[in-house]
Amino acid sequence: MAYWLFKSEPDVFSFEMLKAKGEKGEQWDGVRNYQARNNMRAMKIGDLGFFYHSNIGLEAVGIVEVCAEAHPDSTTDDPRWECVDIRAVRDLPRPVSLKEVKANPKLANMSLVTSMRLSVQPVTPEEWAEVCRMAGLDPAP
DNA sequence: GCCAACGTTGGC
DNA sequence: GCCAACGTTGGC
Repeated sequence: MAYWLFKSEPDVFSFEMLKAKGEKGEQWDGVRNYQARNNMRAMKIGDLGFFYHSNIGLEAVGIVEVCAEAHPDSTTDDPRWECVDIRAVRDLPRPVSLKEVKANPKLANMSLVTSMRLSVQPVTPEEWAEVCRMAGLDPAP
């Protein structure tokens, strides 16, 4: 079981919109970055991730689950790009802001801090537990 | 809206 | 294979 973080601008695709898709979820398409794609290729069904709102909000707002492994991205004919499907699992009881993450020494090496522009990021089990704790989820799922 | 960071592209 | 130019992202 691995942990991840998905970034999205909420006025383009928000956690609310993902929740509206229900159990089936939605393909995480549109990624045009090799590192982000490689992260998605490494995902397994049942892996969990945070849903982070960039630009507006600047906070992790929910937890998602991978419900389909990497497959061709239907929004392009370019065979290089693949994506997974994710579905909403639950809201965080308390959103965790970028500011809080940056202020927490335990999270200093988190990709959200060190690789700000990467849109699909790995999260270590330690970071996962810490962010869950900050979100009011204890124990971490 | 600005600008820094950074990935990608293309000429050589 | 290098590197300058360019485009995009995302915090502020």
